[in-house]
Amino acid sequence: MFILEVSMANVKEKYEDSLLYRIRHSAAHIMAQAVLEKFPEGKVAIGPPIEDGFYYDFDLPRALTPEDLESIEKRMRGIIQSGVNFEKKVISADEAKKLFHDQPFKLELIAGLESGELDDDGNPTDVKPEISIYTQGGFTDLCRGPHVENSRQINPTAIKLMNVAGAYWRGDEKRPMLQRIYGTAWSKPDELKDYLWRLEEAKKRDHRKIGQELDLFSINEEVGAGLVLWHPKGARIRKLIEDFWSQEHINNDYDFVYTPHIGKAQLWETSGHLGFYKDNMYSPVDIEGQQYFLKPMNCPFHLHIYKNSLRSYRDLPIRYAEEGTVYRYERSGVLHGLMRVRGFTQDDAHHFCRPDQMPAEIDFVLSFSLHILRSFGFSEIHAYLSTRPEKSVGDPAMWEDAETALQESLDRSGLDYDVDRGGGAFYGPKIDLKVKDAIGREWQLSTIQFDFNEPERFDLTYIGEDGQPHRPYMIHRALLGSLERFFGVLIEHYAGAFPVWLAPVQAAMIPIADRHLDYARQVAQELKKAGLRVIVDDRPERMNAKIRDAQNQKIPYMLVIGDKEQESGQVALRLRNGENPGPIPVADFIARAHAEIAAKS
RNA sequence: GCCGACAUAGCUCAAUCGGCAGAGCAGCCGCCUUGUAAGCGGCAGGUUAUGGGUUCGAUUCCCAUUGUCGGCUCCA
Repeated sequence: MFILEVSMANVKEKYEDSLLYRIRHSAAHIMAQAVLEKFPEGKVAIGPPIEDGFYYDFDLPRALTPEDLESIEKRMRGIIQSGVNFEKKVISADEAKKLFHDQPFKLELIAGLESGELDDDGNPTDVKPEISIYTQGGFTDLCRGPHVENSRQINPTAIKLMNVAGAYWRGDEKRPMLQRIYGTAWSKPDELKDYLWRLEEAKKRDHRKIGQELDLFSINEEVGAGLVLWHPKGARIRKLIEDFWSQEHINNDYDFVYTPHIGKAQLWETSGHLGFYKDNMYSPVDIEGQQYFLKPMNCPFHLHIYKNSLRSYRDLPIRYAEEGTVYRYERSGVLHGLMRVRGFTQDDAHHFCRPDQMPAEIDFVLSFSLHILRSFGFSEIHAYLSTRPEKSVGDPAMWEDAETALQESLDRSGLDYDVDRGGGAFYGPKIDLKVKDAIGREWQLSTIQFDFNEPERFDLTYIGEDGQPHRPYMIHRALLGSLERFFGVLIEHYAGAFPVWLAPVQAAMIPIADRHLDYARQVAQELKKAGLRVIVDDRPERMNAKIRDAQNQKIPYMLVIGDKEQESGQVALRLRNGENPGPIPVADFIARAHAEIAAKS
């Protein structure tokens, strides 16, 4: 009943208008007060509410320790329980400057407010905002609000400081590094408990942990940071993904191409990568006095394949697909398991089409993309349309065409989408697709991008009905994004319990005693013939141990075999969710497995 | 790259104040022949990430490097 009430109350209310938002904002101020009591010489920056909590940035004389966080949190409880009021006051810029004369970050914010260009988060704004301060206890902060009226509205047992992290002032890496304390705050202790539980759940699904436990992949210091080793079980899943992917592309009139991992400097000059992407590219290798670069993208090669023949308008659309492995320089601090690596394989494709084919081509690639994502169990998909930025290349009329086509296609698709005006790349507008995983986190996978730049640079043409050369439209797309990252997302989505069609081992034969081994092997042969991936657990272990191990390996089907099964030609089926359907004939099991594989469930 | 934390057996983790580096699991050997989440016993396993330094003596203290983690910036 309680839950119903809250969800109904929150349906229409925006987060910014909610009590919880004010609680978190006020908790941030109370934290700042506690920190300044501890470090009177500390400088305060900004402290907004965020999803699930709040943070506040400080410039302090020394690095904070976990013990500091404990004492700050304790002091916060004290302040909250003392019941201080939050009082707002509107003041002039001069008064503000005087008040915050020893707080350089605040002075900078005041200057921004005064000039009317920036709001108190430092974001550009059109309205010249008023300058307001909030005071609680002995602490006064420059702040737009809103806050709770009294600290007693904050439940002292529903807040927790989480961690300290470095953060640049105003997010600018050229500016000072501050210490950011992250905290979380809720209306009730149960909600805090629930939040901490969700964090635990996310931790359990961490693809780095599961990757180790299920022996799927590793990243080795001696091999190099950000370079992935796919172990047999991970590789098997990748192969299954790739096989499905290939078949779907064949069914949808793609041509496969293969291209090299390096190309001459001139290629990357022509494509423009050495101009606008050099920071992400590795140093060149010298081959007989010529410079070659490791490829950060596949497109230039595909463009050359297109250019290798004269193309007729009758040939279009042309769709070239490649699982192309690219290498990009990523700064050491950003590497993260499979999600952010230095070498990865894109499920890449480039479409070349005539202007009149373009809307249909977008429709196709969008629905194809959805089909692929849904096949992997992602049903909640959100789209983002990014349009022409201020600095762009290409004829504005083409941009207009392309953006209209993208938007109309989105409308037809029935997808929810947001428009990011001016958020496109300089070379073309795009649609990105994000999927929601099993615990509600969003991951960007697909991207569908127009490119007005490269066809121009490589002078791509096709001969039209009029016998004249024309410039084709080019669309660059990746559906899964990168196989590495997609695999990471899959692992977290399924928490390692992959659907049967993707499970590296689909069935474990579990003979109870040695005398059942022959029958187990015989059934295993039968299952292999039926196309199933099966192992026989022939270790001299107890059945219970074998079940436990199969369960921990998240093998979908456990087939227990004892005297009864052997005599009746059956297998005793147990599922990884703990369900125990019991003995069934081998043929029935095969039929059941085939059905689940076909359904991709 | 930047801020902070961390790096001990294949894995997960101990080791007090600077004084002989330890456990569980996994592995190997043996016994048990088992009915739905770990049977029992034994053996083996280490240049304490790497390289320097301080010290009679360093897993422990200091410096550098590599890598990992949490963020920032960036991003498939």
